[in-house]
Amino acid sequence: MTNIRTVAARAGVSPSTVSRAFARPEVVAEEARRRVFAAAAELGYQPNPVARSLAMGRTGNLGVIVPDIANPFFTPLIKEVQREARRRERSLFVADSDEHVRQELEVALAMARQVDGLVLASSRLPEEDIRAVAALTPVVTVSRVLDGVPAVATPSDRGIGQAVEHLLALGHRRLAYLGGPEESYVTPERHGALHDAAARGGLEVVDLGHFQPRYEPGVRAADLVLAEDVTAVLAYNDQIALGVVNRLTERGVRVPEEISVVGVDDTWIAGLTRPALTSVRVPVGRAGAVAVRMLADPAPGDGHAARESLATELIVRASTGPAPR
Amino acid sequence: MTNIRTVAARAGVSPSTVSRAFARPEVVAEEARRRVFAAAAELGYQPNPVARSLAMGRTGNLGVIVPDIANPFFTPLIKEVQREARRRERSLFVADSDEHVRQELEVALAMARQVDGLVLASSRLPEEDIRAVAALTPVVTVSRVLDGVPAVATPSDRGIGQAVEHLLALGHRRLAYLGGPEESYVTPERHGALHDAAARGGLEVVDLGHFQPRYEPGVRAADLVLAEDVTAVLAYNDQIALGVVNRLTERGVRVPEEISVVGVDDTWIAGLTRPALTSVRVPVGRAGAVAVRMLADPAPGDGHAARESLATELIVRASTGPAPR
DNA sequence: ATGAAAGCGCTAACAA
DNA sequence: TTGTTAGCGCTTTCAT
Repeated sequence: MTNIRTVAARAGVSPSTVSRAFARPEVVAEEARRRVFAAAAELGYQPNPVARSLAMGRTGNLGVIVPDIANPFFTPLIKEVQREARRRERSLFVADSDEHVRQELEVALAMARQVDGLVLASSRLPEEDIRAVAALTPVVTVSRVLDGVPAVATPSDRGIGQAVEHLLALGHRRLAYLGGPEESYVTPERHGALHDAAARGGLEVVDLGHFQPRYEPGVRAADLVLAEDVTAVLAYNDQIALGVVNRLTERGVRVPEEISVVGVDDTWIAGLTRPALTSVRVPVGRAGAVAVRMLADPAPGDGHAARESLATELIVRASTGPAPR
Repeated sequence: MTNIRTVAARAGVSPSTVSRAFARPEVVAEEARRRVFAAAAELGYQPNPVARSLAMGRTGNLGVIVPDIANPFFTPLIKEVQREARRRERSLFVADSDEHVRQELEVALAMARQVDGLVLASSRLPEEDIRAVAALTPVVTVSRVLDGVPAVATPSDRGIGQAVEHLLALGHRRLAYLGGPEESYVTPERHGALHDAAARGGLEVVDLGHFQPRYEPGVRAADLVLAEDVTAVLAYNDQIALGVVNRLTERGVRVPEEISVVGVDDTWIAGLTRPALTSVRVPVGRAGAVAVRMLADPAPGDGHAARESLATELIVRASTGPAPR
């Protein structure tokens, strides 16, 4: 093993000088620095990050945990978190909890002490567990708010309100709602936002139950929708909406001529399907960037945990149209 | 800070005993163990993984680096690597190189010493860089083979051969090929496989150049395809193929009645689009699982680097049909 | 079964 | 500017 002492010996300096040469080259004399780097190069030496972390009490890493790395909703978040981490010369570790609360805790605990901060996206953990993690390392939650933990919120009321408004303007009066998984933190939030907006505007909502945020449940949901007397559907997310659209089309029901479909998340799939999907955009990429900023440049603590909020908005595409008469 | 010494003091034992209580509870006496865990619980103590790593010379982590976490091609890989890692009680860190060689090296080097092994998927790094990383930590490459480094190969010849056979049987005689990015390791491999199979079967191939593996380049490619006198298209991957299909449809060209389209990768998108995409399946999930196995249970070194190879196969869906006459 | 002591590779006062 | 020294928190011989 080639450690700092071997390099020091070879360069004819002390270990501290080697350490300094790597950490703050400007404080070591030209000549010494040259010799250190020469020796390091010959030996193929790189400082050991684990030892460095132990000595400094910080790792230089940031972490982000998402429920499902395969869900396109989270990729902009990961990408932006990564970009912001890079800008600050931090490495980013991503972990996936597989939509599984138990695993999420394990993964979070395993990661917590190996990073200087953790972004928890759409966490399903019970409050106490989040706090336990937050006790080990600085945490910022995204799309989940709880007392005492810094958070970036992405409330759906605005975007969902716009969706309701949009459908009403198109003449729709009865809407089927495909809700999200019961365990998810956002499920009641979206449900509430919809019912508030619908009540205000006079749109009747038929709740069709809970669905996992994937394509196949959407396929299943489509038939339930057809059994109801509705002209529009709002799905918990784009994947479900896509399943609905495809199944409706298969059954010969035209979208949007006969039924309008609205998704939520505005993932990149929404723009690629035919008809392209009208969807509520959740600015999760920006949320990630903001979260890293909060982690890396913590605001002067005024006693309260930091809070940011980013609004959602409706993106209209081809899957919504005038209600049939 | 609550470290091993505080816990030891509190429990009235030595640090070694605390260490043992956590690492191999069976070797410490019932009574001592009880006291240690009690003390740990009261103090909220968890062994510090960084210190443990330094002392043991191993971290308990595994890493995987993919070119683009947002590319659905890689998500089965990540999921399977994760599953295998979990089974072995290792944490998994994922990193994304953003399709950028420079970043890939940085990310790999940053990760290398914080994990006990690294899976490098579809790496674009020059050989020397991969070897440099492999010198720091055990590495297994996926879909990239080089001397002296364990690898899981996913050669495309079989699947592409089946695609050519399929198209010939459907009466196609002239095929447009949309190649992958020039920097990618697989680009020439797929190109070669296609030309070999085409030459054997008597299919004429029109090379339309290099395309980034994303949707938009596929849209652009569609118009190039229409300018050629072909009845079928093979795209480097599903995303490109999807762009082609959508653009063709927009221009009023029916798929597959007028033009057949074949993708590669068989990502989950392939099954969701209309028409569903015929595609060459690359078993990248299994490849990931195998890679972890090679990392975690290394075969008795017989001098050669380990090698596995998983075959590709054509999945026929609705985007291919008989050639128009 | 337990403890003392040395050491993993590095950083950071402190002195020189 | 550089070296000496003392840790960072844990594991692991080696004694007892």
